[in-house]
Amino acid sequence: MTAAAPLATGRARPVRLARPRLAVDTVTFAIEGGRLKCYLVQLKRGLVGGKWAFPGGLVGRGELLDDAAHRELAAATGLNGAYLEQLFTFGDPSRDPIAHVVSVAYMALVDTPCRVSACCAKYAGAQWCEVAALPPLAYDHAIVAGYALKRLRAKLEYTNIAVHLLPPSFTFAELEELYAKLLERPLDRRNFRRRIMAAGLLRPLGRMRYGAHRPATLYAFAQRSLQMIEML
Amino acid sequence: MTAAAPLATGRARPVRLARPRLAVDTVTFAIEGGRLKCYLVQLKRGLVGGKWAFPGGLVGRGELLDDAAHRELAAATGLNGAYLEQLFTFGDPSRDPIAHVVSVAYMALVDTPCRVSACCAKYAGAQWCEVAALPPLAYDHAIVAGYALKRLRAKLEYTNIAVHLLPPSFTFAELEELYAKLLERPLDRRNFRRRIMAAGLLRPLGRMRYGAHRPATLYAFAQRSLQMIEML
DNA sequence: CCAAAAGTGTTGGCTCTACACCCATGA
DNA sequence: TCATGGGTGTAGAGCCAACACTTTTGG
Repeated sequence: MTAAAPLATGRARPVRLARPRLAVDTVTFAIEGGRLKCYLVQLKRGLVGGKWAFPGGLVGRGELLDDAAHRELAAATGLNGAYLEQLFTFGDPSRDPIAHVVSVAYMALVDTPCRVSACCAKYAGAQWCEVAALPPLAYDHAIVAGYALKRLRAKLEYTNIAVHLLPPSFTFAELEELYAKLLERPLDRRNFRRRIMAAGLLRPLGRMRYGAHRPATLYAFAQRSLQMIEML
Repeated sequence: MTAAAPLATGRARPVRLARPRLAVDTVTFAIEGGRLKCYLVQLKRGLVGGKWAFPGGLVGRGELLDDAAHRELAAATGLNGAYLEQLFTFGDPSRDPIAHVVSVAYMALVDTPCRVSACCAKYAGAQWCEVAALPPLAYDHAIVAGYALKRLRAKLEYTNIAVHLLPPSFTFAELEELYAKLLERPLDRRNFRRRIMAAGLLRPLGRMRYGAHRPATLYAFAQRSLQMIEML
């Protein structure tokens, strides 16, 4: 979402010729059913009504950009305190068909896609959509999506960013599947485990996960804060 | 520079409570005398008058962000068509003591620091300043400078970005000195040459540079467009 | 002929990749 | 006991870092 809700200002000047407005838009990723999904909302009003887009909105007076992104994300999903990272600022005056709205794009990562509440009144609908099969998106959001995905992939390879996509405890196989899915290539199980462990990324919990077969030891990330590493 | 030139609008509303304004600021790097320098301007008006900062200004109505950055850079330096890259957007409402101005920071690279014309009437002065010894800067520009430097260093290691900091032809020693200075570590001459050549970064011109000692073969970059590589 | 910068190869250590079998459990 | 996913070690290849001497020119 990008355009202001009330597009007309008090003045008579056409919106197209007004000063650029400033918005944030947030691409939220989560793993669900072993697939990477992102959160889309359906727009209500204006030329873009009915189209799907990433949630977003204008930056408030005196508001921090990060705060605006958190606020819009919470409004659209009910999630508070998600991991957020600024991506890039998209400023083409024609990206929004109605007004000149410059958008600071953010990426959010979430480990519990199920927990999002139904969308707020601001939007006509909301859904988690597989990244590999996005519908046509409003504005320049297809480009934003590509940018976000690229950033996420890159950071997988040199940070512990996966901490934000996984629950507090997980098995090695789950971590490996996440990497393989996102990087779109198979990983050698033994080599992968060696590298991850050598990087000091994980801490084994004492516990096991029991399931249909041999139990798997559970791990947690050593730190939740951003950690730079060499691997893959 | 960030604040609008005329800070008071026609309306009575205090500027602090107005919608955020949008600006661009540009950190311009160049090598001069074997040292990395960046271009600073001295501000004229307002609370920040007399302080040094990176050139910048408000984004115009209907203007692309990249165009705004090019325009402000040209206004401050006379340079057209420099390499420009968006860095990050700084939006803390308190970054500008007067108004809420969100700034999209850019990095510019220039190979001919000498050719910049004297500063325009907008600024009280201008200078190339060694990056290692910047004066106190206005706004949050010290943070912006750090960000730009970090990006430049990182890109040296996996792209041909140095093409924009060197003249069309140069010797191997000059390239190596650039890398060593920016990365702040000594490089092994033989290993460095091997890697650069293996990456296909350079093309030997037929010519030589003659000087006080043994002549050096001149090189140019194989491409001027961005090239991703593995090295260092 | 001397000073100064340009240019050039090799080796040992280390890292990375490729690869296959046994284990533990629930059903 | 069987099906299924969990867990483990090694050897060969390729890569990278460390290292010093010869060449060419101008003065």
